[in-house]
Amino acid sequence: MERKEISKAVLKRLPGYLSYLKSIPDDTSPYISATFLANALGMGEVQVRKDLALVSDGGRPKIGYLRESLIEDISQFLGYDNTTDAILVGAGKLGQALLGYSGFAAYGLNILAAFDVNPVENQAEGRPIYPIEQLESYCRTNKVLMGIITVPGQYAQEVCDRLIACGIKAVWNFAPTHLDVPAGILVQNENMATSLAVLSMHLQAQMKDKK
Amino acid sequence: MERKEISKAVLKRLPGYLSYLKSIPDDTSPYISATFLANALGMGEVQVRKDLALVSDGGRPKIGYLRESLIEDISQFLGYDNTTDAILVGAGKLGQALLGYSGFAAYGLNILAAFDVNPVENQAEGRPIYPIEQLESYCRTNKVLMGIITVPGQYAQEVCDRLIACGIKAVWNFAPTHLDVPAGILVQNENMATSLAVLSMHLQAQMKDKK
DNA sequence: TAGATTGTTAATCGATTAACAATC
DNA sequence: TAGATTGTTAATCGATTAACAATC
Repeated sequence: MERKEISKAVLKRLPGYLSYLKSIPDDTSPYISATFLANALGMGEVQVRKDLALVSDGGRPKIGYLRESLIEDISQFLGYDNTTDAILVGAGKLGQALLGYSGFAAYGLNILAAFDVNPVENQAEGRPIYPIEQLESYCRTNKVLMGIITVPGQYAQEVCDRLIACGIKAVWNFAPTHLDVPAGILVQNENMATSLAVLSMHLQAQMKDKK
Repeated sequence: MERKEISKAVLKRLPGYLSYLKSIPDDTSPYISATFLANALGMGEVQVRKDLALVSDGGRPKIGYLRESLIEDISQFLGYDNTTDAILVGAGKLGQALLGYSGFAAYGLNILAAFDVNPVENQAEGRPIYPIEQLESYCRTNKVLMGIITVPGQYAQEVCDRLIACGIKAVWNFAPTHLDVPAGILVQNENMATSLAVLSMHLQAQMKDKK
């Protein structure tokens, strides 16, 4: 399947399909239709069909997609097959939680090491926690392209600048701070504040309805 | 300022403005223009202006907004003024990280307690961790409206069902699982997989450019 | 063949951007 | 007054949805 241009909106839906497909028990039919997927996930069936068409050409009228192939196609499209090495800066609670999360491997993410001003007692979760001073040399030596920022907000920009200076091209930012970066560098904000805004807006609307 | 209808897209940008506004040192001008904000955050100035107009009417031509008032207006709009009580289910690493994060108070979120199958040794971060059996009675007694799910994927749906059964209206889901809920209940997925997809796509594109 | 499903082309919808008038 | 900035109205853009032809 040759690679088509894909919008961010579609890209963000793909992991959902993948996760659902993987959760289906093996003893059911090896085929699955876009219609079925759409109903299971509460989405529009045209949207699902169109999304799938972008990443796979295994769909057969009347039958649907072979589940295994579809999983493979989406995984490959998302780059889950070839792992990405990353380093993490800030080994506080959140940082350690991410370090310890074994599920990232399934997404092709491999956190090599963490860095912190306190190079903490032991190696957390089997991954080394180095003093922050070693950040630059480590990144350069290992040609790391992705950095995960889990430091308190006020240090995030500084850490980000250092990461970029040593060759990092993509930043996963858990600090509740806007990061300024040069063109060509991607910042993906894991924005708790954004989620909370959506949630509390919903609750506010609920309250009002009640009155 | 009377409340206008607001789209989700706008809603998601508001916390970014707020956070930036709060980060500005006090010794600078008490006024700030949409143009300035836009440049600082790397956004279109028309977009920022339009967003601000939805939540505040304090903008004055040539001068801009009084920063303090703008902060107040956005905070109020987002409901950060009146706190929302929530409970958390799943006191693993991630759950404890969230429990321990003091920053939520600024967003009007108050995590009352956590529940887990292992009602862990001590109270983590000053909040009690109760056995999961007490979930229902606690939620009903305290009229909790928001639940945070940080259990492993395979238990997420069951936990979600239980939460809804005891009156919860908004679910913040950190499990990498799609949750089926009845109409009227909001699920906000804190979707690491989604973020990772965007990140690795960026890196893949980078690699290709290099070749 | 008939029917379910795919994939594509056209129409609709919503959000962003551009243009401009109003105002201090 | 002139210029910066706001807020609004119109135009553009992109994504979703609907309609339909193709296919097994």
